[in-house]
Amino acid sequence: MAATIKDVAKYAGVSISTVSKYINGGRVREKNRQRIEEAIKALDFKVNELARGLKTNRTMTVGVLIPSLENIFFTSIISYMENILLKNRYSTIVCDYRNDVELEKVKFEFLMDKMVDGIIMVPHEEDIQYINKAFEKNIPVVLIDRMIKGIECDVVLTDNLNASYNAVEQLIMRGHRRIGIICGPKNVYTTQERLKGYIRVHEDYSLQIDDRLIKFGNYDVESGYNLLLMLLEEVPPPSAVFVTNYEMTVGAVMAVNEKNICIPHDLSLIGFDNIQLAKVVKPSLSIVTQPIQQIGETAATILLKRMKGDYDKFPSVYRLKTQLLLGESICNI
Amino acid sequence: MAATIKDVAKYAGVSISTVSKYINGGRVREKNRQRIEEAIKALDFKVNELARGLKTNRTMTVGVLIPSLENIFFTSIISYMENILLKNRYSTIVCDYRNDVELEKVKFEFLMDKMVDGIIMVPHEEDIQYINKAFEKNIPVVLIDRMIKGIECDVVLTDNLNASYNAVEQLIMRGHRRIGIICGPKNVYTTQERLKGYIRVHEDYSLQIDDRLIKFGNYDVESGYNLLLMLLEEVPPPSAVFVTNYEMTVGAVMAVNEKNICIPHDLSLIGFDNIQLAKVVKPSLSIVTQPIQQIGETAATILLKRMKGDYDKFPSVYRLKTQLLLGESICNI
DNA sequence: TACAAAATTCGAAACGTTTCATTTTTACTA
DNA sequence: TAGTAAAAATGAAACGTTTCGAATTTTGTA
Repeated sequence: MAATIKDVAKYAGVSISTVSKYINGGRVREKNRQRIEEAIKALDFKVNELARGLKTNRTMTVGVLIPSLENIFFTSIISYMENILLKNRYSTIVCDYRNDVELEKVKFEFLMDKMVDGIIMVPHEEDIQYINKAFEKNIPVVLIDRMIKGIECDVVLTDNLNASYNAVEQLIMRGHRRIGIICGPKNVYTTQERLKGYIRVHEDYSLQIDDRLIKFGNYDVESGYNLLLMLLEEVPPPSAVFVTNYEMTVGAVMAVNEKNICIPHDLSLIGFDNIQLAKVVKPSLSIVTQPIQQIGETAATILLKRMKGDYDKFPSVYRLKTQLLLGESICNI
Repeated sequence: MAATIKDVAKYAGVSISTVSKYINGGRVREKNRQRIEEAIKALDFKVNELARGLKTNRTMTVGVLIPSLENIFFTSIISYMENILLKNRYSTIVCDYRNDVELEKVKFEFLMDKMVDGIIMVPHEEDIQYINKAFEKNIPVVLIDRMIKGIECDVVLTDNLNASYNAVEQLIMRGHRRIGIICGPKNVYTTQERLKGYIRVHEDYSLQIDDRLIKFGNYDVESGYNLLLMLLEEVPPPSAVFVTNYEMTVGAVMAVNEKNICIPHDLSLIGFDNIQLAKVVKPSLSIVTQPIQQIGETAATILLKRMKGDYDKFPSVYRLKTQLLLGESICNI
């Protein structure tokens, strides 16, 4: 049905190998180039990637593994990654593991079985030795968003610690002394880093930390809602709260609204990630934004480099800077 | 490096074709079955899908095309689809077209070039004749969420019209007469259907429709926010509002909270799609929920059937029922 | 013009499967 | 027990590429 390289060769009156060479960017006599190009056009020839892959041992496919497809932060990143990969003739197989550590391993192995040429993943489990299986087979892996200690691997993440530091510092500089923080799950890397920033800035300013103002949730709307209410019940309540991801920020805002708390008069609030939300909330929300596009593009680019066999500066860590967008949701005391 | 069927054959002491037959579920003498199984285990043999695909002309890959990876409704569906497909040894290539009609076509053709065995897509453009190219090549396509008239194609969607009808009817039965509706973009199928339901129920109850209470947005948070504010400024304002997707519901709730409007006393509200959100909002939100899991699983199942060559009852339309979850956000007048 | 060197082209083998026609083995019947 | 039909196993060809050494053509130089 579809034209093959053989058809093109016949049509152009050259050998198969010459056509192959042309397709792969090799040098070909001018006269032949024209005839081959003409033949390709006339026959609407497309390389059969399967046959090619069989010979070259490459599938031109990248595996992507994230905790949940329902987390907009990750899916946005994927969107940007895909952009870059597509331009380089790679397609992506996206999997999520529903925050399930077992499934994480299963899906990783599924991707390996699919013979992807590279993998980009957001790891959850601390012990992901199976990554080394990929390296053994010469399949590069790039980690996103979270770092795993003891693993030699390229990583792209944001400077969570300083993101948190700067946000809380902003509150401190405005006179706040009792600052609540709504964190993610204790065992997740980003949680730990964001909490470290909170702690470090307190230390740097010689402020006492009240453990009751540190709450751990699940990075979902419900957590944000519940934990903000809990914070308000502490005595004395915090004068400011820092929420450390998008979904929890939505929840927190809902809680604030419900309780009829006046922002920023009664409570200063700094949220996370979603600019659109920040603009819509009144008064406009101050937020920490992560460079989503840059994360996606950087990860894709480094993976492409590794897949080309370029292991220069391996492993490299890209710690991208966040931005603190100041809105009207924080006030001076 | 990796073991091939040849290695397995040698190890088991049978011919390649016997192994192949076994792998593909053919009958094999008991004695050989054992030896082959043993060999496969010992050598950790995995079928090379590329080689197989080259022979069988199948890639065991399904293409998925959605408007945006940042819309949680679509990504959730994908998550469930993938589940079913994975169990059937299919993997998925997910693409979005960023709500761009041009890109929609480009990505569709990209998927075709990748030689996917089937495509599941949420169409935007009205004129998608290029779908027929897929059918010509015997590649089944299943549409999701939106129907395109004039196209013979399996479709899985929700009964948008009656979803809307029932939601608004609920308001009417409670005495509301001025009911606002926040719709999506005018040219999108779901918008049209949901609006039809709104109109039909008004007709059935012989109620006048005030066009000023019908607002069109972009299915994003900002639209929901802005349009709700606009509705409140109509004179007289509506006593109830129906918001027709998740993101706009978030925006609407933000607006309501900002304006310090008391729900349901000052305004009754029915939202869309996200149960988690509905529970968090106080008073609890009434919402229309779509059967996300069922949509995903149905689409995957019908596609699997078509890919097997079973064109029974083609084209079939699955119009799934929504559910109206009543919360405390609506009151009687 | 002739020759060597450089640049291209060519043919054939290989990648790991499936498939089909053929051969071998097994099971059954007379 | 021999003969036959059915079942299973086999070997070889094919899928559409890439790749490599050999063959051919072109280019440059004396």
